[in-house]
Amino acid sequence: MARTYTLKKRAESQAETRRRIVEAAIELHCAVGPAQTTFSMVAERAGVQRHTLYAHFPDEQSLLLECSGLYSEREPLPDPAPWRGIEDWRERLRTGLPALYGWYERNARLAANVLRDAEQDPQVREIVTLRWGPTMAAYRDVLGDELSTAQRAMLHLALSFFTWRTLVLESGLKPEGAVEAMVQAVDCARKT
Amino acid sequence: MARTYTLKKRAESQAETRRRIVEAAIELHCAVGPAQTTFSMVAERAGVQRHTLYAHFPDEQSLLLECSGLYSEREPLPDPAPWRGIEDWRERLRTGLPALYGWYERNARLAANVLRDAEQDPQVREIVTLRWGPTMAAYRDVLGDELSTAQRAMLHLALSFFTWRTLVLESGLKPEGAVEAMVQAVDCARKT
DNA sequence: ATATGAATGCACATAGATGTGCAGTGAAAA
DNA sequence: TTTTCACTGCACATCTATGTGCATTCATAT
Repeated sequence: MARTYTLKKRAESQAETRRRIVEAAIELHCAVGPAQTTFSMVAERAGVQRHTLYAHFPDEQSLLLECSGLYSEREPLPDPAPWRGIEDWRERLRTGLPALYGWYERNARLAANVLRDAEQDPQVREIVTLRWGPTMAAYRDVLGDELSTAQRAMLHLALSFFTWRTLVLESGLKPEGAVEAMVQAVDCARKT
Repeated sequence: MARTYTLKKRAESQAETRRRIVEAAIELHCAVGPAQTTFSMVAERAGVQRHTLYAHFPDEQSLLLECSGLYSEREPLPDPAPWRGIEDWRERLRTGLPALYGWYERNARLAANVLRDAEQDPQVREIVTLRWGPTMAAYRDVLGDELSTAQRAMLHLALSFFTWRTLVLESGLKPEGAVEAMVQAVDCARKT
């Protein structure tokens, strides 16, 4: 009676189902944001029974975690490590900011939804802290180590998604214009 | 049979009930934001039957409208009119920005909730457009008329709630520090 | 004294989401 | 060939919010 049974081909199709679920969830996160995304919606969009969803992801957090994992693998935040080699901090900023603003532009919808929902949903906030926190801290570290306190505050502002959105989407600056504006702003920031 | 009946004292108590409802709604908007605020919650907090609520406000929009009306009467955005008399635009900015940032500080919770919800709820967005739009436009007008395009973009950024929040709550600048930083940023902004 | 109507208290039907139960189905593993 | 199990399809109970119905209460207007 007790017979061994190890998944081989079936493991693949199982992984495929799991991937379809995660993809569907990511699409919904882009469309309406994680907070508005229900298990029912994900199941329907993935073409899967709700049962199947619960089987793969016992709770929302595990699904969120896997979505954010796949997404940051596919569309990673710019790596600040190579910027360390740049001597002049202005030059460093003129390299780093366009990279970050480019990411914001490519991922504007998702970023807006996720940051919005993080404000009231602890689960989403946890994901943001986990996935974006360290990289953002690294940006501040690499780009701000020679700066004064006032300049660091301005750098923090320059790195914010909302700043990019305000300058580019609302004021209509080109990405390069936004970068140059914020480099100047950091440069000009003096002691209070 | 057909007898006239005009409300006198009863009109007052009716207005009082209506006011209690609006106050309850405003409290909830501060606590969790308009999007999360349900009619059921408002009725419970106001100590009123849901029926009564529907009697006063047939739909969410009418309640939102009255809440925002009362609130902006009680805690109005700073009036930009007197700033027009100030010759030097730097001086003007050093007068206007602290006033706006003070308002942001006093109303941080509500502003955060409302701006967040406006991003996905058209009803809330409409209220924001109605109540804040004109005043924000006036700010840009009064404070930005002598500025270059790049400087106007930086001014727009300076006027944003998110900018205040980033500089003061996240970077820990004092309000005056945030003002000075953004005045300098506008001052330094050059042509792109 | 009597009629009015703002507000109550309880009820109902609807709708969407949730979590779980259970008997299939069918392809893959033994 | 037979067993295993991922997934299906339908079901159920629960919960919360919504919008509405209706009889009742009671201070107020007539």
